[in-house]
Amino acid sequence: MAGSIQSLERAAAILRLLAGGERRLALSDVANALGLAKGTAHGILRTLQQEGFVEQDKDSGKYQLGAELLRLGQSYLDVHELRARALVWADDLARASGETVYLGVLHQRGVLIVHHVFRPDDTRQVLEVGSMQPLHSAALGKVLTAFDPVARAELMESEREAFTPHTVTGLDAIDAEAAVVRERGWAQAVEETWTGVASIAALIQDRRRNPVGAVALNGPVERVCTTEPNGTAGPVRPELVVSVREAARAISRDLGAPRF
Amino acid sequence: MAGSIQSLERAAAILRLLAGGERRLALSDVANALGLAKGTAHGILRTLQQEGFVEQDKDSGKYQLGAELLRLGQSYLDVHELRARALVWADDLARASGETVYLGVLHQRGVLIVHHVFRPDDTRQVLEVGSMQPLHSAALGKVLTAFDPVARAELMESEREAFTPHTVTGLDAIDAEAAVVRERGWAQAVEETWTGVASIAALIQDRRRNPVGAVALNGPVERVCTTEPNGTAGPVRPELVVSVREAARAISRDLGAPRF
DNA sequence: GAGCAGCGTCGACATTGTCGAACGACGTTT
DNA sequence: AAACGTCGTTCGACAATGTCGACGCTGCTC
Repeated sequence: MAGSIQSLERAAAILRLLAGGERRLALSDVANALGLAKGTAHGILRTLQQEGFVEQDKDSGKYQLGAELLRLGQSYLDVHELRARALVWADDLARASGETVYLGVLHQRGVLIVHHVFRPDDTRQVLEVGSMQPLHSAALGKVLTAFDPVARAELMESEREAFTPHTVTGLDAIDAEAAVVRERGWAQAVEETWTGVASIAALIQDRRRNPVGAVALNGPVERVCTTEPNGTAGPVRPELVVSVREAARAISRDLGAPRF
Repeated sequence: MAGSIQSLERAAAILRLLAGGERRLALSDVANALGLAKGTAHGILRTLQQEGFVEQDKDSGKYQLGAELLRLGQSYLDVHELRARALVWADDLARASGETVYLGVLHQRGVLIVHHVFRPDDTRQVLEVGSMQPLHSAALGKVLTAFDPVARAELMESEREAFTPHTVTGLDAIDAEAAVVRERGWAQAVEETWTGVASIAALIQDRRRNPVGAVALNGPVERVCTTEPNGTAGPVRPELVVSVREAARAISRDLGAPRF
C-alpha cells in the first residue's frame, strides 16, 4: 500500500478549502467544490467537528475551521527548534535596526512566517506568524529559492504574481538574481511585494549546512535604502546587511552549523 | 452510518499525541501509544506528512507536527468573528488599565486564548494566543463555567488541579462561586492559577445572548487589588471591574447582542 | 562483522468508508 | 396558505479501501 489514505486526503482538502474560502461554507459548497457526494462530505465534516478541527454554526448550519487547529499550530511553534534558537537574535536585530524582523521557513509554494518581531515603536502592528510570503518577490523567499533546490522547484511550478511594478516574474531573471544571492550570501527585495517596503534577508542553515530557513529585516524604503544624490532610492544600507547576516550566522551557529 | 470515520479519528489522535508529547516521536512510539499496528500508523503518518500536517526528521526518522497546522491555525483566527470585533476594545482596555488583556473561548476542557494584548510597557512578554487556561482557576474560565452549561459540564468531568494554595477545587465551592458570578456579572481569580497574579473577567455574548467567550484583565496582585489597612491584598479595584465589564459589553454589542 | 532495532513495503482479508436516494425541517415563492 | 426548493442529515448496500502482521532493508551498536 504505497498510496495514501483517501479519507485523510479529502479531510485535508476540506480544511484547506475552509481556510482559503470565505468565512463559512455550506455542506453542499464543500461537496461540490471537491466533487464528493453530500453524504461523504458530511461524514468527514462530522468527524472533523467531533475532533475540534471544524465548527458548525448552529443557525446557518455552515462550517468553519475549528479551535483545535489554533492549539495545534501553537504546539508546532513550541516544538520548532529553529524558532526557539532564533528568538533572542531576532529580538536583538529588531532592537538594533529599529525595523520589523521576520523568521520564515519554506512551506509548500511560499515562505511561512514562524516568528515576527514588531518594529520597536508604538505604532499598531498585526502579528503575521502563520501567514505566508511569496517565494519570488520577498527577500525571505529569494534567499530560500537561491539556496534550497526544493524551493526553486516549487517556484518554477507556481504562478508568479506581479504585486508591484518592481516585481520580477521572469524565470531567467529570477535565476540570474538567485546566482547573485548565492554569490554574495544575502538577498534584497525593494518594493517588489509591498510598495514602499524594502527587505533584506539571509540564510539560516543547520549543523549539516542544509538551508532550514531565513531571517529578514523589513522597513520603509526611506530607512532601509540609501538615498541617491538625485533623491531616488539607492542600494540598501550596508550596515543593515551586516546586521542581518550576523543574525543569520548567530542562529545557524546555535543550530550547530560549523563555524566556517 | 452515524459513527465517525475511523482513520480520521486516529489521525487526530496522532496529531494530539505529537502536540502533547515530547519534541519528536518515533513510529513505534506512536503505534504503541495508540495500540495500532506499525503499518497502519505508518500509512496515516505518511498521508499526514504528504498534506503538511506532520514533518519527519530526515536523520532520526522521527515525526513532529507540520507547518500546515500553523497556517490553518492562523486562518482560524482570520475567520474568527468574535476576535475581529474584539481587537479594538481589547486594545483600549489594555491601554486604559495598563495591564495584560486576554480574550478566550471555551474549547474542550479549558479556555483557548484567541487574542492577547501585551501589557503596554517594554518588558518582554510571550504571546499566548493558542494556549489554554484552566476552567476552574482562571477568571476567564470562571465566567464561562458560570454562564455556559457546556463549560460547567466539562469542568465537572475534568480533573481540577490545585496550582496554588488559593486554588479552589471543590465542586460545591465552585458552584457556589459560579452563582455569585452569575449574580454580579463578572468573575475574579486572585492567585488561583499563578501566584502573584490577579485577574478579572466578564462575559461576551452574541446576538442571541449565548455566551461565546470572555475578556479578562490580568495583572500583579499589587496593582489589580486594593490594599487593606493591614497591608494584605483586599478585593479587586472597582474601577478595573467597570473597565472590564464595559469592554465585554462593547464587544457583545458589536456582535449584535441586544442593548438590554 | 554480526546482531539488533528501527522504518518502510507487500499482499490478503474484511472492515470501513463511500455512494445515492430518501427524510424532515426551514424559508421562500406563487 | 400551500407548494416548492433548498439544505443538512440519515440510512442501507456495495465494494473499494484501510487495516493487519510478516517480511525486507538500512543504519546503528557492540
